[in-house]
Amino acid sequence: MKVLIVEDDPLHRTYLHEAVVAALPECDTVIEAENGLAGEKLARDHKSAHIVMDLQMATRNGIEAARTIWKERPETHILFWSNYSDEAYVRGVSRIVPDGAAYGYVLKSASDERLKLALRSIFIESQCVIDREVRGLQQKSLGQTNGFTDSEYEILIDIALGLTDRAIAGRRGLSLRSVQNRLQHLYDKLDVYHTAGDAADDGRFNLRARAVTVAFLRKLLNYSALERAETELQEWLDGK
Amino acid sequence: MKVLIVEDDPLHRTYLHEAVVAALPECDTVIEAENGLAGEKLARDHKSAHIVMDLQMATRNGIEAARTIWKERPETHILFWSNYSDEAYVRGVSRIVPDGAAYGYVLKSASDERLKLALRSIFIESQCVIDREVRGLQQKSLGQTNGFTDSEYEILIDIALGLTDRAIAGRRGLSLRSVQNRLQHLYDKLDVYHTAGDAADDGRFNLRARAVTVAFLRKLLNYSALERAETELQEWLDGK
DNA sequence: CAACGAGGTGCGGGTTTACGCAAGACGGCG
DNA sequence: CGCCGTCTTGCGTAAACCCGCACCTCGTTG
Repeated sequence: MKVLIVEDDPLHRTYLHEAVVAALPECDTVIEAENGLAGEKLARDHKSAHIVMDLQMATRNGIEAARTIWKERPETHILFWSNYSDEAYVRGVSRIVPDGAAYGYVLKSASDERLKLALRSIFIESQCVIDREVRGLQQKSLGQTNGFTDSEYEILIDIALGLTDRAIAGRRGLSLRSVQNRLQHLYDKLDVYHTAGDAADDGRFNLRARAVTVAFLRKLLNYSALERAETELQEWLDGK
Repeated sequence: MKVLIVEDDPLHRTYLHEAVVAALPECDTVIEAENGLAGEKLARDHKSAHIVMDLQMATRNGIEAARTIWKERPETHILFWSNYSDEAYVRGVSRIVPDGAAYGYVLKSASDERLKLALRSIFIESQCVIDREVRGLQQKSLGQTNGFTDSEYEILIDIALGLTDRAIAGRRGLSLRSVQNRLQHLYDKLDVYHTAGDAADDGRFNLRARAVTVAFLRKLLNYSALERAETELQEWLDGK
């Protein structure tokens, strides 16, 4: 068995290397990549079916790398190993995982034991292992309760990108009014009104901008999500 | 000599510990804190004058911790050790460093050698050591060329927080028109128009929101900066 | 099948933004 | 001192945004 490690930080990389060797005696080779792009290439060249992937990397983040890798070989086992459990990441990951793929999401703060267990479960037993903390988010976000609909999330991204209502309408194939409708739902759920109205009137917020900020502070959005959305937007713009 | 290490990640913490011991034979004790709050407390209790500080930590980030520490004892030597050189960080740091304080900013990607050199220069020689990459940013941002004025940066933060023009005017003691004036300058510098007007008219951007996004993508803003700005805003709101 | 709720439109109007134009205020400089 | 550049402010306007009210269209469900 060959295991590919894709990870920015050299310290974490060697730590992972050791953990993999210790947890998987059946693993004979470990290869390493220090960014997403190199990771994609190595995955292709080595046809490696077992990957440990960091999420935030400078040149090409883990989600994008995983997406192209899974596109080529959906049966690849991938363990995401991340510092954060931002809803933006969780959502990003669950959006790209192919049907029936074996994958995992473990936080870097997890114990050695937990990491090793996850490695074995995913790579050997082809099971899915999601860190409990992440799991909570996933249910809240993908279930409807207290979470955000896909359409709400979508429009959140659109205003975060700085599109006008009209542009959004064009992009998503909706009428102007529908866009504004969705915006209202979003404002509702993000509780933008509460923070706005408390202090008389002179402390008012610009709902649209405030919504984005609140989403950021709640980790619904993060840099990586913005970056991905931005490139998608550019592609759309180019395609007229 | 006592050295205090404030760092989230256990791997990096032990790495730092070893580096400190190796670089500073005159150091007899090394103490560690795993977040900003604990760091502040230890700095106070031990009166430690030599600190290595990570910038992004979950419970209390390095900039805030450093600010309170420097407020109590401005002669403290602090080496910031960070993964990123976001302009938001650089700006945040240079904003809080007291006159004549010895401090440094080294990237985690720097070599062992560089780290050790920085440790000696700052702690023993009381010199300032700024990573060259960071240095470039600093000059660009604090000098006027191609950089952002304080007032422009200020208003950027205000719209990023989601304030209305009127609220900003109240907060900063300006007239409505002046606020909008500054906004125009900001839009100019962020080059929001260029990206806006290229594709006919239906691809238009909401300038205000777009400016925030562009600033984020350019690392002028980041989560930490937003978070700090948000708590400042709340304080201001409470103080009516 | 009928009743119902969720989501998509159209209309209309009050507010906020973006910004050109132009009149002061202030500081530096020949 | 007078000229000039930068910053502030007021006025006015066109566009964008926020949103209540009302009407549709579906897929669900009793």
